[in-house]
Amino acid sequence: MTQIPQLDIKDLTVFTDDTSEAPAQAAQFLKSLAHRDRLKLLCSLVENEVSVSELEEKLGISQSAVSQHLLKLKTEGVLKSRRDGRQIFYSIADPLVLDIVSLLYARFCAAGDT
Amino acid sequence: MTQIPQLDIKDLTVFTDDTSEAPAQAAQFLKSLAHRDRLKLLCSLVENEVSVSELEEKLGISQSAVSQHLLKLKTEGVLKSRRDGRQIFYSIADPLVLDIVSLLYARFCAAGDT
DNA sequence: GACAAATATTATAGAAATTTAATATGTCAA
DNA sequence: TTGACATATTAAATTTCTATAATATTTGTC
Repeated sequence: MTQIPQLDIKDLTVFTDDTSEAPAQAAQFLKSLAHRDRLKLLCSLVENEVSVSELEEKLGISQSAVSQHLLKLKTEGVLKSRRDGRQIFYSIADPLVLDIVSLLYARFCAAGDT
Repeated sequence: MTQIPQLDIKDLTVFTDDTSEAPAQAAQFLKSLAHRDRLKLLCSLVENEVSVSELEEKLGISQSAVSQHLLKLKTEGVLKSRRDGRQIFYSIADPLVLDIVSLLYARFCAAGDT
């Protein structure tokens, strides 16, 4: 079981402090995840690395779109890539997204989808 | 300690299933959080309910902007509101956001902000 | 080297989100 | 009921995001 770190409420002042860049950084991180197809891509990568063409076929998204979504996630540090011959394999670089995807799954799939 | 539900990897096919609306719903939920000022608002509400004018002053955001951000979060079910006289107090309606904010805090505030 | 496969990049048009300003609504107090 | 306060709504301008198409780059094979 992954544990969500206990939140000391007082610490949240860091988030409302005017000078901190944390809220903007956190927002940018969330934005990189906040797209239907990017969430699908991430879920396809939970188990293991997958090549771009496989993702393309699996999700039915155009080559260009997949490539651009993957770039955005990689730029944000969420994904990493590895070349093998002509193919490029993407995988999850930041375990934090697994926690978030897990929470989203519990809310949007597990519960009301029976 | 809040627990993140254990993720059965196989279940994620729900997320990549073409017909499921879960990825779009989850993306919309994330989008409602993915804004610097909305994250600040949420953090201001972690402890207890706060009135609109207090939020306005605390975060230095215009009245209209605060109101519109709050509306978006309320529409998404993240916040709820209660009127008391002329004032309207907002509070967190969905505990899921606490988990997410907690994860974001651990990443973007606690770690590299020393 | 020429060609095909896999992926990335660029350009751009369209859609959505954000900001700001102005106006409207609801509530209280005199 | 009038005026002031608190919040919401609307509208318009701007910015950001997305989708699509076209082109470019890299790699392997012949």
